Amino acid sequence: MPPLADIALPVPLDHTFTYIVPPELQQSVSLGCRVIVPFGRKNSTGVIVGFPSSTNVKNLRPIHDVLDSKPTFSEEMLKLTRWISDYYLTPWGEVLRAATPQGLGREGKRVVQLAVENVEELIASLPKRATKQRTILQSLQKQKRLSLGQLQRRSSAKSIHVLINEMTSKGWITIEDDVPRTQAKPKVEKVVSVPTAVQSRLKNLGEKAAAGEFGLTKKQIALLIELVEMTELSPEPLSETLALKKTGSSLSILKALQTKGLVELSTREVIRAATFDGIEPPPVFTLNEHQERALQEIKSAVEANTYKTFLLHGVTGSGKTQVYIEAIRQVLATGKTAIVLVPEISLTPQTVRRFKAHFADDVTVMHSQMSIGERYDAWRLANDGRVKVVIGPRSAIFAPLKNLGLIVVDEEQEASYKQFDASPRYHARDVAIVRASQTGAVVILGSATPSAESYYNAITEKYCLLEMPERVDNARLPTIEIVDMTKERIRRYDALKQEVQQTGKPFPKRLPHSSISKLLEQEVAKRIAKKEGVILLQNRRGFSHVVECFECGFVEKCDRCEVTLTYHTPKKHLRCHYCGFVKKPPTICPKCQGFEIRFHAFGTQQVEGELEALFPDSRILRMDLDTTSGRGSHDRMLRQFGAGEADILLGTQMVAKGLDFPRVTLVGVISADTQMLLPDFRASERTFQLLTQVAGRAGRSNLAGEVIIQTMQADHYSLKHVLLHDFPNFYKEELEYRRELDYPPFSRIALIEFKGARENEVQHHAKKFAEFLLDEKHKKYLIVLGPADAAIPKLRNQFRKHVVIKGLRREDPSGAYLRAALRNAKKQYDESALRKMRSVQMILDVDPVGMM
DNA sequence: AGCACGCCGACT
DNA sequence: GTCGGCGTGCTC
Repeated sequence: MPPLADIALPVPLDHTFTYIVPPELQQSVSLGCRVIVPFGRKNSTGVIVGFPSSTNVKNLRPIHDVLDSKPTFSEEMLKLTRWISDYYLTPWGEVLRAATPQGLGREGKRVVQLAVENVEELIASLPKRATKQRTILQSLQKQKRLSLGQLQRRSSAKSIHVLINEMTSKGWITIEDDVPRTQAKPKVEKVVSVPTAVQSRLKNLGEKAAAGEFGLTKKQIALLIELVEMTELSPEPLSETLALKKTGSSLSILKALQTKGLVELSTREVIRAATFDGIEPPPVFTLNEHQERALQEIKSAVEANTYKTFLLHGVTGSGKTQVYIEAIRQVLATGKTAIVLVPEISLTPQTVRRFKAHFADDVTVMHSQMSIGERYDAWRLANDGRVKVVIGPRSAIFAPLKNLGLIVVDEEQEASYKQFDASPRYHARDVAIVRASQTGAVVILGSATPSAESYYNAITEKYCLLEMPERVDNARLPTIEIVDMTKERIRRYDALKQEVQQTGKPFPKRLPHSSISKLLEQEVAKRIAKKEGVILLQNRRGFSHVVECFECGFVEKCDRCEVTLTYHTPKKHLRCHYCGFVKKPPTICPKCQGFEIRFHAFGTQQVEGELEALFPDSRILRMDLDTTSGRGSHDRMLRQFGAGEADILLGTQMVAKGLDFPRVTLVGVISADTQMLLPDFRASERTFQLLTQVAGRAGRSNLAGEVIIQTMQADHYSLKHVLLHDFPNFYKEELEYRRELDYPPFSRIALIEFKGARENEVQHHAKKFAEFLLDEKHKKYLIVLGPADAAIPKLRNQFRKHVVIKGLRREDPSGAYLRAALRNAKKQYDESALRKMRSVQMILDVDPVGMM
């Protein structure tokens, strides 16, 4: 049997593919190398993941080519990606694709070329009706080589392949597989250097004598002298273009010096890393007692060379970053490397500058907004060991660092660590822990408001809990006030009534909507007068399908899931999107017997409008996805606000994260409810986290801070604990609720979504899948919910149904049964007639974060 | 997924 | 005959 290789390919199939290694490639193939293989009708790029000794597969095909001289994936990364593949039930090839920096090779394109000499004649001989064929030939006449995609666009044909194939069989055109070789390459720059011998000779002889000895013209000697001066100034090789620009000399003069052997021209690789201006030397900083203690614990774990996870729980402003930096310093000192994960939203130039200030060229950024070349460089620097610290969002967990000693996951509770919109649907925090445990590294999960899961792991001593309860600047915690908007409405109503009585104006039919309470209005006015900053949080993700009592703010919840019920328009009823529970919407509020039951939808722009009306002379800066889309605009707006060029910063969640402006003394939350009423079991936790974070923005200086939170749910437990800055008790209550309803961390959850254009089909698929899940022999450990409508039951003309499976931790601690059941159900589903019907799409999400 | 193949029906 | 649409099957 010829030598074989198992290749993982980026296709949604649950297995790898076996190929023959042809003799000429046997020297080149090794584990983790990317290869080009024929796959179906075209070529594809895959990764070698094994060398089987035998196979049952018939009709083996040979590997076409090997792309790497040394493997793209180390065995360590293969192991990690394999784990991700198993855990999240994602094909290995898709995981590897996600872990490959862009530009390291893509799928093959099929390129079409003309194969006949006399095209004109051929076109003329075509039947009149063969319009498509004619346009294809004409396009190819103009441009010799066209990819299938390009041809498709040009010919405006929907299905081009049949045509193309037919034309190929007639011998008119040829099709060629073309795997683009235009991969990212190292960028090089020409550099100039003056040999030291020449330098010293020049010094000894003096200018004129040297010119004589070397036989140089005036211009040539002038350039040479300048080059020597510049060389002495900096140890770096001189860039050719820069040197010529500075000296005002020309290339021909330089070449003349080169031919005389007085300068050496060579090339040097340049790194296309984004430059960060304004890097200041790190401030001298002494750690306080809590920081020092945390650091010592981490240091000894790093020295022990074994896996360990810390949960660093530090209140806002307690100096977590300082601890990260010192821990990294320690790791680098022992010759190891580190990854710093930060939420997408916090990966600002400021953040990077902070690390750059300490670690200079040892640190690089990996960011999806970087160009292909930049990303490739960052990846290669890490792979070659030329950088030791990689900082980046979710995907930076795949940084190819060797000898990893530490992974920091900052703001570990952040939802953006979970990829939810594309496969693989992995959670970078959890992958970080697995990577660390596989390689014996230390993990620091840092947060002011840890996730319930991590906190639970810490109090049950799976993680080591490190507490930093004090702010480094000794600033006081802000005072927090809650404004009950239901009372506010009554107050407004009374005021209106009085006004009507006094002025005799007609009473308005509906109460005018106002999202800013009297108290908030007054406090904002005070700050504007004193020229202090105000941050207002208006959570954009308002969820409008909630039915609410206008008077007391009551919202119906599912009896079984304790999740907000959502209003379903066509049937005019309330539904739970976890379990499918259905209920009629109340006509009279069960809590206060009020009559006015309303949909509530908070307009975003509306708040800005109201603010403008209330404070016509103030300068308002709105910061949301719309206003920060441009590169750098986020940074610019923050600088503006920091410099006092605006009075009010109004924004979505992004104003809650990591901003630090001493001039801010008031933080207002327009409505805490938008977050609280999301139909998700994590809604309370999110509310608590968001409010705690945003509260931390107030009073980070000697000025006292104040926080005003407006809500219709003033007695909700998450608010109660925010008010008292009471983290442990919030979690006590939250965990109690999770335990009762078997939510994580007391269970594991997987969400299976079905979507398609015909509702009955979608429902049928979901139902069958749910049955397959329960068919499993481990079903006594598992709970299957649904199918139920998704929270948004119809999106872009597609009906959406959810099936939820829960595996109880006490019965199934490793989640093995849950995954076995999922795997089994998926297999049955794939093998059934259902999968062949492609009108329904199935998406499987293990450990989902949002269940919308 | 991405692609091909086959069959049907519309249009000319 | 030409072409698009849709269902179905396969990829080492």
